[in-house]
Amino acid sequence: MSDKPNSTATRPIVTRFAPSPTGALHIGGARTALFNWLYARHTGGKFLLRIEDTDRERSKPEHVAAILDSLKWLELDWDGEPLFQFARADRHRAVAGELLARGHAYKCYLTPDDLAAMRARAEAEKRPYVVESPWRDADPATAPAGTKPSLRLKTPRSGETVVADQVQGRVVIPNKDLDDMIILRSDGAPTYNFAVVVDDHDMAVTNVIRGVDHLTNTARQTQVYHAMDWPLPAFAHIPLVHGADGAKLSKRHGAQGTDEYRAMGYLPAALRNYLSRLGWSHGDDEIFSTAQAVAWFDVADVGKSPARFDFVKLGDLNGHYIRASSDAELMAHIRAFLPHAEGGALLSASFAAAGWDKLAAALPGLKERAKTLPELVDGARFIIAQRPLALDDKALKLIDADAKLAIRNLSALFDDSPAWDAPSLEAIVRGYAEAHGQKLGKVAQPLRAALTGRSVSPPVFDVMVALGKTEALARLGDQA
RNA sequence: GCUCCCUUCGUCUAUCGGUUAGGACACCAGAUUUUCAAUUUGGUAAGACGGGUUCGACUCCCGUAGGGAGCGCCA
Repeated sequence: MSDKPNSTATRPIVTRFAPSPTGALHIGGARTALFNWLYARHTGGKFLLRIEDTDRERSKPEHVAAILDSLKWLELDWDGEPLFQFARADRHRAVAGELLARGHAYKCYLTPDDLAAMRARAEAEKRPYVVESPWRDADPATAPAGTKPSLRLKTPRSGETVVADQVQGRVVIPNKDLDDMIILRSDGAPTYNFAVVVDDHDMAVTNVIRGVDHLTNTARQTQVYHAMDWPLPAFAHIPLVHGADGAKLSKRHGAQGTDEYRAMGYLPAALRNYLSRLGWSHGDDEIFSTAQAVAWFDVADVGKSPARFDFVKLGDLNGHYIRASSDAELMAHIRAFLPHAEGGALLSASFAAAGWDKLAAALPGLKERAKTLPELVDGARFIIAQRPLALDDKALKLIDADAKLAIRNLSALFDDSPAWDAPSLEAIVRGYAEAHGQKLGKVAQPLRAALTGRSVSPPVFDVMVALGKTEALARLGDQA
């Protein structure tokens, strides 16, 4: 039995991402999509999308929309239109019929109840549950009337099935552990493992890159390829992403859905960079552009061991991307992010009322101090704060009698200043502090408290400029 | 239980038989500083364990331990 990826090497590369629309795009799925996308773009091939919606109970149109939306947000563009698996059921049935006609499949009259009993027995006897259907070699004439058969693939009972995997290496599965998989249910619906093969073949997929959880499926799917005498695509089973404790990523680890990462204020470029470094690396490179990732990426460089998701590192990376963004880009990110944030509508309205230009003016100081968009927005709260400002405890303590005097005196100097820019304002305060034999911090901190209501903020002079002369002097007046 | 896979600093990783085992995040200390950050300098920290093979193993082989995935008329 051949395990060679039959001639696929000479064909143009075609990868695909095939999510089932039963929920949001899982962050692990996003990484799988990213790897497929990177590999396709790296090789100049195509990246296709297939929606595996054959589970009619759980598949929902809104999930399809959410997944596509997340993919777009991540800027993973796919080629052509997404293919919907359920719509291809007739084609799947046709191939199943061909298999039956060629003797590679047979009608199995085992009922779900029969199978449940067989499984129970296997478990009781601590044997692996492998179905050995009596209908594999039975005379079709003896078929029971009235029961609808399922269709099973007739696969070798002995020998082994080999998966030549670009990540996992040569994985050998004994055929005795693989039973005759059902390709068509008794109601005529094709099963996943079968539909996938037909679709991948019809879509001319050359490289299947998916999570290791599909490794055993691949052995079964390989048997379908062999039965149909179709060329095998190259397989790459990438390790799964785990939570901080090493267990499968789940709710309690923070977030599973890509949409949640967006709501937490991560930038798509940062998330892409982070995700690409989970299981894959290019020497010591940590921060790199998507173009560089495309130039460097190769499935052969993906490791086999699972990686733990580290929010702290993602945050650090996100901070880098926030700082590296131009003010205009960042502004666009913030405005796109706000609708996805908690209380975002209210914040949007507040910033609009205060004037978006004030936020834009404060951005240079703000972006140095934020790891995520919500942190940045929080740092910008002083802009939308209403007079008189409610000072927090630390800010309150900064405004003592001496501070009030300084604020009064400085306000007069500020008012007289011909220019309202950071260097001029700083010069005034420095001059004042020097004249009174005080450290700059001693004078600047009360100003910060009066201006922002907090003891921590971007540089005070930048704050004053962002606020504008009228608002700044009014806030100072409130505390004097 | 059965099959398959994994195991380098706390975390992500480099190394592809010969290195003082490198980088990044985190952490600690210093510098800088109007706060907090950012920046910058330095530091702590790793080959799961036990056997082989070899002149020489993190690297190759075997075993043990730990971890993961899969075992549906789900996808």
